[in-house]
Amino acid sequence: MKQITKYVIKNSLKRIFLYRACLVRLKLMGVEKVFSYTLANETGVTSEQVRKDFSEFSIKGNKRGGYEINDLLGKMEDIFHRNKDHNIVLIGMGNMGLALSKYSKFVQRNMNIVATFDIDPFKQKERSGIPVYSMSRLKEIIERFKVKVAILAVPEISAQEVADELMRHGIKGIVNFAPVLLKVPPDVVINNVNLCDELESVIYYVHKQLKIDGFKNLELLYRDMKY
Amino acid sequence: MKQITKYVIKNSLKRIFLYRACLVRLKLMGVEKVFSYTLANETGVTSEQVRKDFSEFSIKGNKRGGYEINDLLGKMEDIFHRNKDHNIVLIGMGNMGLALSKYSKFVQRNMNIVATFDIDPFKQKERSGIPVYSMSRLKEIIERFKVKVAILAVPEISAQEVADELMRHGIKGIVNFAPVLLKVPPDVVINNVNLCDELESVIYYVHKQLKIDGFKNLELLYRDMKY
DNA sequence: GAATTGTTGTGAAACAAATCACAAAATACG
DNA sequence: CGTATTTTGTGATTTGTTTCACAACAATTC
Repeated sequence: MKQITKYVIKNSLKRIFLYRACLVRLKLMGVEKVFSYTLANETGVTSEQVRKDFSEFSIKGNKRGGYEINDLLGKMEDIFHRNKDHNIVLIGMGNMGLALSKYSKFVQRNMNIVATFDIDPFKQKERSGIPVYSMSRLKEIIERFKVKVAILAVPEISAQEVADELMRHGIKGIVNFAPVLLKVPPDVVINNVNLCDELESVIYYVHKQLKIDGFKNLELLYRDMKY
Repeated sequence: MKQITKYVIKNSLKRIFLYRACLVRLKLMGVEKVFSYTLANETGVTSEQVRKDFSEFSIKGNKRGGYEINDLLGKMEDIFHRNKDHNIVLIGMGNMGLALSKYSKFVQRNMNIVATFDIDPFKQKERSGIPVYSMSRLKEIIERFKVKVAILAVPEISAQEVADELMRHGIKGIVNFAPVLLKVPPDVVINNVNLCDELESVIYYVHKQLKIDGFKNLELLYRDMKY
């Protein structure tokens, strides 16, 4: 049965990403150990929050000794299955798809776009080191590379149709850039990225901010902005 | 005072965006009135949630009569200040910047990228109908077009520096695509969009899902029945 | 090796968000 | 016109998340 799965990334997971980015930076700087308040300061959360988050993912430190950065990063690799490579397919080689196919940070994190697809024959040529295939080869490629996750960057009109096809071939997770709510069975994970909404919400908060700026209503200000 | 402002868009605001998208679609289909449960079904939330959200933004319906779509959309226009145009600048014309500069949906929602900027002289030519300037003209353009919001698509190494410059010229809100936490004073709104994290969190949940797939546990069954 | 210090880990408390339950209002219908 | 029906709007309740407070423990000092 298909339904709208409003899929929300847990805040604790988002924070774990923050901590990791911070740890990577600290490691590059030669630091070997951190305390919860170090991470807290660097990421703008409280130290209890850091420890609670770690506890949720069963990460333990040493009383008084804090956390070994290498140890922490290792645990996080496990949590995120980063020890192995992840093969991704990207559908839709429009502006956004093209940019995503060239985005080097995916590879740096072991997420490899193994192939991209587009219905437009003009776009079916290699443009960023990654082949661009016609949709007819989707099944073949997904099976060959055991792909479970796809990036969907097609026009909204065809998003549902393409998503259905992806799922027929075994895709279990989609990062969806089309501004539509995909209907999927409950075992499929959808993460919607809506660029307009991201921009518009900033505009919304800026206006709100400007409005209250005169009176310095700190309480309101701080409720809307979390650290 | 500068600090890390981890700025979180409220869920209720995100849902309002959902409702609006849905209303626009319904309107195109010729529908004139909706009930809270119509919107709820279409967006995968509960009808109480829809009404609570509306109540937060002081949107009122008619008992028994539901909501007039035109009326709702009008109210939302007000909430999001969509009656007037919003001028945006975009900094960084790499892959992502270029794609964003061509993203037509911004314009459809009255958000106009009036100019883009890059330090690279090779990129300083018009590539998508929008001029690409050198950074030296930032102040001039921001003032001329009364820009308050910027999109930051520069490499992470220069993100903070560019953000500082933007703020010096009066920018109050930033959609930041660089994977760094910007340090900003509390009156500046930052919305971080981290594409790697978005993809990686899907991978995380897909793995988790696959692990529990064998059991088909109650939680999932419950979700099946819910909608 | 006892006392002191600094940090983790986590129950308890406070706070925030979502759901429930139902009164109030608008409409329809006999 | 009065009764039944439908849907909103919201106080009460439940559920979820963050912060607080402090015991437990490891390292350090005397």
